[in-house]
Amino acid sequence: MAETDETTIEITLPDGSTLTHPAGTTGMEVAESIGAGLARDALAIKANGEVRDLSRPLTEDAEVAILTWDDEEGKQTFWHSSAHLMAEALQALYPDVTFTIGPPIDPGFYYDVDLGDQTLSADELDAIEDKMAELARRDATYERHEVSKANAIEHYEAEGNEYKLELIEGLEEGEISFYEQGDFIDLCRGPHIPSTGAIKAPKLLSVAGAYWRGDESNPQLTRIYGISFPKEKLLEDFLERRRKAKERDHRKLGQELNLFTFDTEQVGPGLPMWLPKGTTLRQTLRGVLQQEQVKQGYKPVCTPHIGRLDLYRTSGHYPHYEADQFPPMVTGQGDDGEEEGYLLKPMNCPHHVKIYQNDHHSYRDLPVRLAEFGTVYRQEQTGELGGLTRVRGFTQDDAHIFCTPGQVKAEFKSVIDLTLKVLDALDFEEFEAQISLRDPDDTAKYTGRDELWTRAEQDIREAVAETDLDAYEEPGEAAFYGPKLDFMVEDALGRAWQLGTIQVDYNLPERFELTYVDEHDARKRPVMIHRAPFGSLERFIGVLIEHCGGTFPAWLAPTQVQIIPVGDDFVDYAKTVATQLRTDDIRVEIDTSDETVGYKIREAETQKVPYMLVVGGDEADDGTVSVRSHADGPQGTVPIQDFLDRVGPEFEPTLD
RNA sequence: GCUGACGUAGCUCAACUGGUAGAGCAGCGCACUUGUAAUGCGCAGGCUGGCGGUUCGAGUCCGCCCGUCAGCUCCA
Repeated sequence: MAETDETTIEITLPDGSTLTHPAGTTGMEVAESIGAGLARDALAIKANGEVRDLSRPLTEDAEVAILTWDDEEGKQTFWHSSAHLMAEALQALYPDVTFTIGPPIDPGFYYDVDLGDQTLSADELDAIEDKMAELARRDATYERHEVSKANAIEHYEAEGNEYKLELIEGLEEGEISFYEQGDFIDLCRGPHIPSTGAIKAPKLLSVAGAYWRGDESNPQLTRIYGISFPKEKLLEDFLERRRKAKERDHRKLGQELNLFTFDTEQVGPGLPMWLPKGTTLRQTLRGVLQQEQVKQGYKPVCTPHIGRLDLYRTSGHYPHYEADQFPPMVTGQGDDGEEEGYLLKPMNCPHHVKIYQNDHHSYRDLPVRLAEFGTVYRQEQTGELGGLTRVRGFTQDDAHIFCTPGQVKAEFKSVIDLTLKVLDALDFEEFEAQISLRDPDDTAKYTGRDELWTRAEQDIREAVAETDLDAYEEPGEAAFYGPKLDFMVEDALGRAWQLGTIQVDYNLPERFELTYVDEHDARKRPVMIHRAPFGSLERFIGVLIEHCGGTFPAWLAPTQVQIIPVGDDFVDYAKTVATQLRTDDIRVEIDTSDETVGYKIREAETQKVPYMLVVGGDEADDGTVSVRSHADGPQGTVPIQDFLDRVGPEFEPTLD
């Protein structure tokens, strides 16, 4: 309701045009003045950067945008309101439910509720969903009530809702509001859409446990995930996209393309076994990186899979991370009564440190860069395991750089370049880079001198800026031993995984008392940088499979060329062609099966082989091949050498 | 580790309220000798994840364990 006011305000729209309205005009009235269609689609309004309810009056000049489903903030508002609608449905069906928080997410929303001793099974979701649809049809308006802190507390004390009371405790007087629609009222900052009627297509997706405030020591709540749309068609599209994303799941493709397998019963969970094709893929990736690392001055090393417990006592990994390690192989007891034995290595760094210590180092030698594709074992929590993205045995493209504090920035820059080169070569255009810094409120929990941290954090910032990397900072996310930079890529289901990582370490040099001699003949402590552009080869390949949907670049494809003789009589010619291609290091297979050409083509297409060469009588007579590409279909018949000249470069493994 | 769902042939899936496990693909054999995304016929393939219980009878119901999936928590 607009209050009548003498004064007018000026509304500036996104296209720069302006409207004049009486002060106190609501967002909805502004939308209506622009057009009936817009008013119908309007979900919220953004005024001077703040997203608000359409029902709230505008009291001063403002830059305004009417938010609809097409705006991210419009969607978020829609989903937030949907969470409230779901809560209303829950309240109707489960009168004893206690509500905690119910935010929008991207995409969708959830609500965390306390059901006491009751559990909610997945088949109850349909009933809740139906109730939501029924309530939505009533088209109740979302009404905002600003309340005092005392009133808010009174409300939830009467309800006995400790969670909301805890939330209110953290709020200031004057910023507390409730939203009410139909029979449901909730502590909420807002904003919300005008009414429930817009929520035409709600869908509840899953139910899961979640801890109050994300803390394991708190009670576990029931989290219900859902999504909703203003049109049924949009929901169908969403479900279709989800179905398609599942087609790109690396677990499915890994099986179909014969890349890797698990035997969780006999070999163990989280322990992938690489089949010949997957191993070819791994080795090719490994090869291109090794080639590049040689150019950049890395020295290869090779270390055992186990080490004495003493090594890990010195490094601090044992017994500190005991819960995450496979139990040690105990061989006896030392004179001091401590257990003696070996640990399956959870990290490569202690061994690399020992290699650094094999020699005295002058400042002239630094940086020393020791690289190893090292396989490590960690006993990850059972609930964490999944496909190749979280496993218990994996190979890191690890390297440790030992350098002076003054060299950190330059080293960081070159590792960023290398990582970007890797991501670029594999066509990862969308990734996030996160700089993890100290928690400024709790610097005591970190090891390493304060000025070193300050300098390293600045070095990372500058290295990032100078490499034109778009990174964001996360204070408090640093490891206790140093700040780091992580590269994150999403999988087919939109989950972000850390791939590449660059970490500064002040801890290990200290613990192992590493030294180098500086230009004044003084012993100094080097800084260590852990870095892995792929991160773990397993996870990287898992994400890569989903990224390319199993269609790898030709240089990486396990089988690069499939030769398809049209009949048994042409197998000899097929072998001649294969031999010629193999001299050029091309990975060739011949399909000698007793099948039709159509079948063999289908087989090769399904396996996503980049090139198929069909050979029969005509080709054998002329020394040619009939080329079919996975990407573009039949390409015509050409002499073998022409094929090599034309596509040979595609098979060249390189990061450039 | 926690919450929920799930586990049937190498793979993808069937089997009404408990009545004794079935199909397609893959495999093998035979025929066909093939020209750009599935040739035909036949054969074989199973301790229904494991252990225990209820029952005349369990793939189906109950309990425990193992594992998979989604999420939470954790992640040197």
